[in-house]
Amino acid sequence: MAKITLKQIAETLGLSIATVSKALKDYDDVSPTTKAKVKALAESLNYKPNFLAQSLRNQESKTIGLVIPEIVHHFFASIISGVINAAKKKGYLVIVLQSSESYEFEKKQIELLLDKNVDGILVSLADNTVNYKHLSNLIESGFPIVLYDKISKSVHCSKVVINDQKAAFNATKYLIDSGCKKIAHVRGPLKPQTTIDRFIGYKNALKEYDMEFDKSIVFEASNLSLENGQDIAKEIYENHKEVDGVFAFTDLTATGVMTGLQKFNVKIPDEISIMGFSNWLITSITSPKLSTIDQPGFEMGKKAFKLLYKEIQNRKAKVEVEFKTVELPAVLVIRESTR
Amino acid sequence: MAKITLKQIAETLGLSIATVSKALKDYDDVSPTTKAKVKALAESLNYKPNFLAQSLRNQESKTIGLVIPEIVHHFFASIISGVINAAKKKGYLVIVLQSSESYEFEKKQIELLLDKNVDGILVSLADNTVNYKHLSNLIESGFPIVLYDKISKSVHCSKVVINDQKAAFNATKYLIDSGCKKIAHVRGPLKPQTTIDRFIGYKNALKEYDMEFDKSIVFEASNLSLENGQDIAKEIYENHKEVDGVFAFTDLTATGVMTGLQKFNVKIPDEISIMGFSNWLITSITSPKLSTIDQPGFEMGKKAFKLLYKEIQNRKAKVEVEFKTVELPAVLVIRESTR
DNA sequence: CTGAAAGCGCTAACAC
DNA sequence: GTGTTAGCGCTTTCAG
Repeated sequence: MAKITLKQIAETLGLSIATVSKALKDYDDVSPTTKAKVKALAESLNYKPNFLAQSLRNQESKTIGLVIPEIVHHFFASIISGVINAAKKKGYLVIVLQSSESYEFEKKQIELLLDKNVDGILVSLADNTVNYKHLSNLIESGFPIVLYDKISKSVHCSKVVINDQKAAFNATKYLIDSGCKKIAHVRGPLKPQTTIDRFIGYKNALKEYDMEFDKSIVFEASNLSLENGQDIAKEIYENHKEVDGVFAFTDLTATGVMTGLQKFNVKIPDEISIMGFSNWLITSITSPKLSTIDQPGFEMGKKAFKLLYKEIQNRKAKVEVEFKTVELPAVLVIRESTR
Repeated sequence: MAKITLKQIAETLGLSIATVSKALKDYDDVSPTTKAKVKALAESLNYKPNFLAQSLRNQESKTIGLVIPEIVHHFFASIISGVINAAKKKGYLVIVLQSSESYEFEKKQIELLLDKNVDGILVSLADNTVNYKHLSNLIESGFPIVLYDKISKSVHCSKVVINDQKAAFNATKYLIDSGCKKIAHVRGPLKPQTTIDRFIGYKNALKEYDMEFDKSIVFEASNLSLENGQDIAKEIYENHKEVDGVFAFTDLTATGVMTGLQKFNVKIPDEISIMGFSNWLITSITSPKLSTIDQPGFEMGKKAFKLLYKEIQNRKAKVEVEFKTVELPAVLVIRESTR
C-alpha cells in the first residue's frame, strides 16, 4: 500500500525520473524497449500517479464543485446523480456542497471550492440570492461556471434549465383541453425564476384560450408543506366553489390541495382536476395518482456537467468560450388526478 | 482573481518566502512587526494558500470520499447531507460517488478516491458486495475507513449503524401490543445485513410474546416497488385471511401492501395494521398515513464523519486507533396505519 | 529573528 | 533516446 512513485521505478530500473514519466505517457522520444520495461514494472508495482502532484503541476485538479440548494430533495438528488455520472466518464470527481437556500452559504461554499482548486463549479442559485457579484466576478475572471435549474438572467454564463414556462403552459392547456373552466394556480414564493415562469406559463395558457385571468384564485404557498396545500384547499372549497381545476407549482403542494379537498368530500378528478409539478415519488402513491410534469433531473445534471466540461476544455485550449443556455423539455405525465 | 502566492507577498515585502509562510502561521520565531506587516498585506491581497501545494507537502488533502449505494433515495440523501455538514465544520470537503449497489463499481469508486488522495473514505456496502478484500486490505494498510448503514461483520473497522434488530423488534412489539394476532412480515433481499436484522427483530418479538412464527407469512420482496407490495397484498388477501398486521421492511413496500389491500376493500388499520420502515416523505402522504420507523440518516452521516475524522487525527498523531461500532436509535413513528 | 535549501511527486523545455 | 534542470506553491529543518 505504500505509495509507489516515479522515483522508485526510475531507481530500480536505473533510469531517470523524466524518462520514466515520459515512457508512461507514451512520448515518441522514448525507445520501445524502455517503454515496455517501464510499463511492465509500473504495472506490476501497481503504480498510480500522485494526483496532487499532477494537479499542482498541471494546474488542474480534475475535480469540480457542485453547489446544490437542498440535497434531501428528489429532484436535486437526481441532479447530483446525473452530474456525478457524467463527470465520472470524463475522469472528474465532484465535491458536493449544500447552500441550504442561503445566499451567505452559497457564497462561502463557492469560496471553499475555489480554495480547493476545483476546475469549475456548477451552481443552482439559493432562493434568497439576489446579488450576483460573487458569480459574475468569477466568470469575468475566466473561471468556468455553469448555472443549472435556478438561474438568473443577470448572470452571464452557460445555463441549463427546464423550460418551466412552456411546461406550465402545457399543464394548464391540458387542464383546459380536458374541460376545466376555472383553473386556480398555487404558486411558490416570489423569488425564484422557476416559480415566476410557471406562473407566466399558466397565465399565457389562459390567455391563449380566452379564459379570464382571475387574481383571486392565484394562491401563494407560504411554505413547501402538505399542510399549506391543505389550507389552500380549504380556501378554495369555502370561497371559490367555481374552481374545477388546480395547477400547483410542486407535487407536495398539489398533494396537499388534493387531500385537503378530499376532506370536504370533493371528488378528484370528477369535480376538480389537480395537476402537480416535478414528478416526485409521491405522485404514484397518492390516491388518485397525481398528474404532473416530469422534471428531468438526471438529464439536467448530465447536461450541466457536459457544458462545464466543454468550457473547461475550451478555456484550457484558449478557445473563445461562448455561453449558451440549454433548455430541457419537461413532459406531462398524466395519471389519475386529472380528467 | 489571479492567484496570490507566498512568493508575491515575499517579494513586495522584501522578505523571504519562508518568513512569510511562518508569519502567516504564527510561528513564535517571527517578530511581531513582520507578522503584522505580512498579515496585513495577505489580508488586503486576499491571499489564499494553494490547497494542492499544501496537500502535496503535508500529505493530506482535507477531502474525504463518500461511497453511497443510491443517491436518489431519501435516507441516503439525508446521510450525504449529514456527512457534508459535519465535514464542513472540520474544514473537510466531500467527494460523493455512487456504487449503484454494484460491487464492481464500489471497488472502482474506492480506487478513484484513493487516487485522489482523499484522507479517508466512508462506505456503505453495495447489496451484491460479498468479497471484502478491497476494504480489508486498505484498512490493514492503515487507511481510515468507516462503514455506515450497510456494513459487514467481517470487515474490521469502525462502523455506524442503526439498530435495525431492535427497531424491528419494537415495531413488531407495537403491533402485538395494539392487538394484532397474526403478523406477516415482508422482508427484503437476502443479502444486506439490515434486511436480516429486521427479520430477526420481527422473529424475536414474536418469540418474546409467545406468538407462533409462521414461515408462510414471511414474504420476500423481489424489488423495491409499489407494485411488488401490491402483489404481496394480493397473496395475503387471497391466501392468508388470518393476517391482521403487516410489518414491511421499507415504506414503499408497506405502502404497496396497504394500497393493494385497499383495492380489496380491506380497512386499514381496522382490519389490518400496517407498519413500514424508514420514515420517508411518502409516509405522511398515504391515506391513512403510514406508521413507520424513523431512520436518522442525517445523524448517521454526521456520526460517520466524526468517527472517520477521529481516526484520521489519530492516525496522524500515530495514536493507536481502536475501532468502534456506534448504534443509532431508530424511533417508532406512529401515524394512522396501525391500531 | 530571518532566510537558504531541500523536498513533496510530477512535467516539460532543453540539452546532451 | 535519455537525462538535466527548473518549477508548480508550500512547509520545515537548519544555518546564520
